[in-house]
Amino acid sequence: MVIQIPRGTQDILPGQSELWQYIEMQARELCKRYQYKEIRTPIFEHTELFLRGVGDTTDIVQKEMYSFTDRGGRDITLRPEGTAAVVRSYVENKMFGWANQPVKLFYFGPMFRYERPQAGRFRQFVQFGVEALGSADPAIDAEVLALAMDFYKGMGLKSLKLVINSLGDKESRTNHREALVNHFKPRIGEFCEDCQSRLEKNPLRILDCKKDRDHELMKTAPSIIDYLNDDSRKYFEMVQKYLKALDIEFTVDPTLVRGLDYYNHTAFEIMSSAEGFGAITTLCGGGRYNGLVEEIGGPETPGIGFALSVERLIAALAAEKVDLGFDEGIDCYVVSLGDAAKDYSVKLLHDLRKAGFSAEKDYNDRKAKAQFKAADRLQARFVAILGDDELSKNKINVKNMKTGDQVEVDLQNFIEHFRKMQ
RNA sequence: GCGGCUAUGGCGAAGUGGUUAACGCAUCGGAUUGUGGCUCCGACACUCGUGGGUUCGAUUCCCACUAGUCGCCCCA
Repeated sequence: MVIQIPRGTQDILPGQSELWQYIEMQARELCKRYQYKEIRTPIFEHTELFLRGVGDTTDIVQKEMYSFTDRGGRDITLRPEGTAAVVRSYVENKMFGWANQPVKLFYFGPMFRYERPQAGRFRQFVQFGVEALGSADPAIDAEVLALAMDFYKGMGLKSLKLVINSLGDKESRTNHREALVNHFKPRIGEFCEDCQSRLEKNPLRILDCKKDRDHELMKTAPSIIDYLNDDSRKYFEMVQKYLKALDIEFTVDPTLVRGLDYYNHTAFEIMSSAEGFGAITTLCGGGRYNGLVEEIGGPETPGIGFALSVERLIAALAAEKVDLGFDEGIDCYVVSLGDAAKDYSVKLLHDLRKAGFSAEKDYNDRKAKAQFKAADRLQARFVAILGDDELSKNKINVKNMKTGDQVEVDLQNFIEHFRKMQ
């Protein structure tokens, strides 16, 4: 059997790569306006970084890491997400000492998770994410959210849903956690296995369970909102106030819990409600992670960010049938007829390209008819026809493919003539 | 990590336990010695994901593997 592409990965071929380029360009343009600067970190890191950064009870770390030992005996992992590495770099490069805080960064690149592929889920996928480190101002939370929503709207998506929640600060979380354990513990036997193991490890996650979502204790479970202390509540209110000021629609969902351990205060998800989007709903996820920088060995530094998947964006664009129209034709197709003309066409083609035109010719000795067909397929605006006839007269024919008009011009000044015809 | 479905030419897609594996699109050639989008004619799978088994004989039945796809968990 021929060698196949590794499971859960994909080739992006001409026809699709234009869309990817466009998306990346839009992301870069947007970040420029919001003043987020690109950071490029390695695709692999020491496994330890993700154990500490992402959290060793998370699914990502427990069953989804692409890890291996390198020749030097180091434990290496292909990055499953971007935040941990950005924070590592922030600490390692002492960005906390930079003059302008917060440091606002973005990244665009592949992430890896060892998962069973399905709709909107791959083993290698591309994330665009931003991180703002060094500010605990709720206005930054709003800015990050605004950037994400701006991005999607700029791509033409309409069926978007922004859901936010607050996980509170450490004190709020501890109190809430205690309340959750007390709430579920007496009747935890009625819940699924996963939930039973979550009770001790991460009771917050029980609220995320889809199997037990109809259990009466779910509906009566203590909400984090009720356990927010004054600071946390005030912070959350400010974030909402800013969002409203920016005309960004959102709903508060007290059950929204993000999968990574490092989140606190603001947590959010942007989902697509488009028809035919399948089981995937989440386009973008993010939140605040005050404390993560310390966890990685830096000074106490607040941070917030999001990550979104380009694959899912593309799926959403398809689900909403957004047509970005990338079919660009070429300026000129050079048709040559006869051996002498064929030789000359090589130089002619080069002259066109040097003059800045996109141009193509036939390389398979095809007949005139076939060459015109090729020109048509490439959506050539003009076809330059050079036969031995023309060559002997020092002329060349130029046909406008849209109107069908054809004119004969001097071969010597062809480029000049061609330029005037545009 | 678990479950369902699927796997035939470049693409889409029929089909049968047994001598030549439909068809459509695309491609190439011709009708039109040098002019596209229409029409007509012709060409184009020693082979049916890989490996093994059942059988006189398998692309067709069974098993494993690989991959895709959908779903669960979880997530982007």
